[in-house]
Amino acid sequence: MKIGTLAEATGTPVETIRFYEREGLLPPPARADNNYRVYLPAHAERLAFIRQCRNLDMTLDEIRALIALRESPAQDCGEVNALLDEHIGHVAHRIRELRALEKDLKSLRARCASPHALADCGILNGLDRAAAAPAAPAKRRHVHGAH
Amino acid sequence: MKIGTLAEATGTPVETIRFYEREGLLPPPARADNNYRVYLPAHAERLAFIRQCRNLDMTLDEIRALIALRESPAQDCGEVNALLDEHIGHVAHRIRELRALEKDLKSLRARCASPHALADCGILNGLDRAAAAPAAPAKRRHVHGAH
DNA sequence: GAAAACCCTGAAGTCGATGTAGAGTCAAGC
DNA sequence: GCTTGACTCTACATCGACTTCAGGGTTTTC
Repeated sequence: MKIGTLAEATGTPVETIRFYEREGLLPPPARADNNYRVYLPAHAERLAFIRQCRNLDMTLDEIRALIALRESPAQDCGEVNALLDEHIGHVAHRIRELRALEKDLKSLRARCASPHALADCGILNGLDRAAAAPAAPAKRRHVHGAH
Repeated sequence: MKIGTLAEATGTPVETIRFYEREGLLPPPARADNNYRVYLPAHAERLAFIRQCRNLDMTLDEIRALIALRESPAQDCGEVNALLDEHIGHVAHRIRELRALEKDLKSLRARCASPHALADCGILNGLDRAAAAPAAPAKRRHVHGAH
C-alpha cells in the first residue's frame, strides 16, 4: 500500500510517517518505480504499535527501546516492566504538579470575584506580590506543562 | 544593576533574561558605556511578574496579554479574569487527560505481574492489540505531556 | 486533456528556553 | 603592568515531536 493508505489506516498524518522513518522508528519500505513508498502489513503493525505508545505519551526514545526489546530474541520481559513503571512514575509525578498548580491558580482567581478597576485587581496584585520568591530550578520533564 | 545581579535577585538564568528581552516581554534597558545592560528596579518587578506567571505555567503569549492589560489605563479587569479562567481550564483539562492515561498505563502494567518470556509478555501484546483503534486527531495543547 | 489529488525531497518553523562559540570588559592579586 | 578569573556581549545551535513550506513529479478522475 501507499503512504496515504497507511496514513488512513492508522490515523497518522503522512508527514508523521515520513518523520518516523527518518527517526528510525519505522524501517524504510521498498520503493515502486515512481519512487513511491510501498508498505507491507508488517509496516502497518509497527506503526500502530508506535501510535499506541504515543497515545500513552511515551517518548520516541522509550518507544525505540520497547521496539528493540520486542525484536530481541527470547529474553525475559523485566526490562519492559521497568520501562513502563518508570513512565507511570513520570505521569503520576506530573499529575501531582498540575494539581498543586491548579490549587494556586484557583486561589489567585478567588482574589477577584467580580470585575472592577484594574488598579485594584487582586489577581494582578497577587501576581506581583508572590513574585519575589526564587523560582525552583527548571526541571527537565518528560510529562509536560499545561498547554 | 547589571544582568548578573538581576539574575541573582530573581532566580532567573542570565540567558533567559536576554531571551525575554528578545521576545518583547522585558523592555530593553539602558546600556552603559561598555554596552552592558543597566537595569532599574522596575525591570526587576516586571521580571518577577513574568517568572511568577511562568511558575503558574502560563505561556509567554498569555503573559504578554496580562502585561498589556496591566499597562492599559483604568480599565476593568474582566479580561484578566477571563484569561485566568481559561488557563485554569487548560490545566484542569490536562489533569483529566493524564488521569485517564495513568489508568490505561496501570491496566497495561497489570498484564505482566512477574517477569517471563518476552513472547508471552502481556504488555507488548496489549500494546499490539489496542493499536488498530484510530488515534484521536492531534490536539494543540497548552498544558503538555508527561515528560 | 486538464484539473484535482496524491507523492517526493529538503529545509525551516513551532515553544520556551538552554547551551555554545568567540570576543570584549572588569576587578583583584602579584 | 600583567595575568587570572569572573562577568558581559552577540549570534547561532540544540531539545522533542512533529508541522509547514517550497517546489517539484505522478496518478487518478472527470
